[in-house]
Amino acid sequence: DSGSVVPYPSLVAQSESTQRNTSKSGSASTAAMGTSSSSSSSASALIISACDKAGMEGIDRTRVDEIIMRESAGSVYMKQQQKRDQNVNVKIDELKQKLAAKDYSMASINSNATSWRRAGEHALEPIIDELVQSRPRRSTCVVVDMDGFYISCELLSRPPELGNLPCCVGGNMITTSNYVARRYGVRAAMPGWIGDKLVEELSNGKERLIHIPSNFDLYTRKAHIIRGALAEYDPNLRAYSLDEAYLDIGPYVDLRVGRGWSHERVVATLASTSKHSCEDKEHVDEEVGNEEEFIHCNVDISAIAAVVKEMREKVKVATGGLTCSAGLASNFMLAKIASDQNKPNGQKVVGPSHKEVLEFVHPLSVRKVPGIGRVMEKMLNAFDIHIVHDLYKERALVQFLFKPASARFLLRASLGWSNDSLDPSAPEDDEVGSSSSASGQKGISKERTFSAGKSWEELNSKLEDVCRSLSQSMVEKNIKAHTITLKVKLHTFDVITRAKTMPRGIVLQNADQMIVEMTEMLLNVKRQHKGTFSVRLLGVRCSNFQGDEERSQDSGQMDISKFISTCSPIRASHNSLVHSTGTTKMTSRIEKKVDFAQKGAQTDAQVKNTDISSFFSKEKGWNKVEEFETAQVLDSGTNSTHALHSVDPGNVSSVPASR
DNA sequence: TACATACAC
DNA sequence: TATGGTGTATGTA
Repeated sequence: DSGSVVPYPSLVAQSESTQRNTSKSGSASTAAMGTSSSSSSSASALIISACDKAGMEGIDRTRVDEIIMRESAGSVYMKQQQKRDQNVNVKIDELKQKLAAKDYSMASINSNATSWRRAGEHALEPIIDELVQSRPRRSTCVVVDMDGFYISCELLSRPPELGNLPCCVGGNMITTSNYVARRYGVRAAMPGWIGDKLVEELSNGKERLIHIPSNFDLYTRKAHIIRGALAEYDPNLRAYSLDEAYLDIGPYVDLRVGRGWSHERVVATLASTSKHSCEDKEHVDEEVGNEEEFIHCNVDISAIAAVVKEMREKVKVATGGLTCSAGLASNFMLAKIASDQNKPNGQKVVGPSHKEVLEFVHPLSVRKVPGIGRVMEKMLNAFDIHIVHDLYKERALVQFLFKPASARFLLRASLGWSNDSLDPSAPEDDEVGSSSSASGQKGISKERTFSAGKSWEELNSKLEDVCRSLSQSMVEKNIKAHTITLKVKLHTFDVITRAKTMPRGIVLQNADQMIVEMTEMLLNVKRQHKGTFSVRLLGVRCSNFQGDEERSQDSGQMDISKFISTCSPIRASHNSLVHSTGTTKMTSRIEKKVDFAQKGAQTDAQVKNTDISSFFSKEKGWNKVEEFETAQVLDSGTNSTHALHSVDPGNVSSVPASR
């Protein structure tokens, strides 16, 4: 922990400056201290969506922001956002204090306040080496992202002239806008009336935003068609959402380009091997034998790109004209980022070499990294970290400032290979007796927003509706849960949650049962909030599913298993690929698929080669690094690095093939 | 386990 | 007038 934080004069002053901003945020005065005006002026950046969405380059952001701010001014929602913003400011100040304390203490030891960073960088070297070395060597990861999916689906069946007008899906809340609307700043998650204002004012009254009601059946149908087309290239693709899919086309490319097979022949081969692979590993292993010689032909990257292009064309044809964009890279984080670069209807390739990867990611805003949102962006900015290169440059600082998981994630991001932060909720066909807990889903929930100020009876009625709806879904999916959570959003947008785990032997699925629990809980919440209990949303969530118990109880391997579980199966498969090519043992693509199919991925002991979590685990982690720094600074000893090195392998090699 | 946050689509 | 729903992960107590 940060230990005792010494309140230095300058820091106190800075804290106060933040407090002062509470009164009026938005365009409040810039932070008082010269250190690095962290908080205030970027307040709006957190409140307004600062991220440049595809199709919004070069628009008049100041006018857009101005209109949004004007329209939102004084709303309860905006007050809530400002509160959140202030909380982030406080966090930033705390981090700055922590840093100042560190610099101070290290300076007292060494007189050079920044030498600890160099020591930290040194300690990170082996970890970085390991990561860079185990990086996948081919760019066969593809992220396919439909262009303005919902709105494009809608426009498909309407007069083409509509496409030239600003359109969106959604009424009160916009879910997607077309590229014409985006040029007016109209985007997903924006309230409808603000979209209206933007179009009206920025077109000088010449245009109006057209709203089209959403039709999820349509999008779902189209999504299935899309997946069908894509699955020819990777039968094990991951559909992350209706409009996004993650593929590894390595196997396809090897056969199609490497061996010169016809598309049809490749598709047939891939399909036959993949389906069995889910259940019948041994069978697949046998087939692997046949494929032994074929591993990884050196396929030119432009040939891979051509395959992607062809694939996108097939999607377009299959859907009757929907376009998509794609990113092609050596891992899914890069592919995801790349998929956005040439939107709409474009693709981007990132080569696999370390150099190419860094040239691609380092100039990007940190916000482009999937997993870095508005809050993290703001915190990083406060420390003058704006682009990914800064993230790398300041890696020691980052390791010091953030908690292990975040630090680890950020380090990897700075090298262009972060966790993919995708947890595929495996939407596709649920196979035989999948009790759906087998799908890896962790929770299920329903929530409903309504106008605040309902009577107590009305509230309870709403709550019952939500319970029944949730119960129905759980019955359909054959889910039984142990824990139930009530979510209440007050008219102030403050959110309260209350959870209860049922006594042993009692499971939740039945609606009446849930209603009993939830109404009691709601009553308690109401009592705790005497007087002011105006509610705008009620939600119920069930988690802790029955049948998930026996799955994860390998106590000894907490660190590893945790890493693996946060590591998307997709990437797990890549790790194994890399590992196998890195050593002499050749693992075939088929086996890779097996990994891929094992959504739990618990067994993949090979992941160890890229696991850095153990370097940062409780005893051996950053604390160790800190020890090292201290030693380094004190007597410039060097053997601690050694210790850091040797910590891992023994611990890791005993990862059981659990299951 | 309980609660709050951040993040993604 | 007025800002969604579903799901996961992480941190802290």
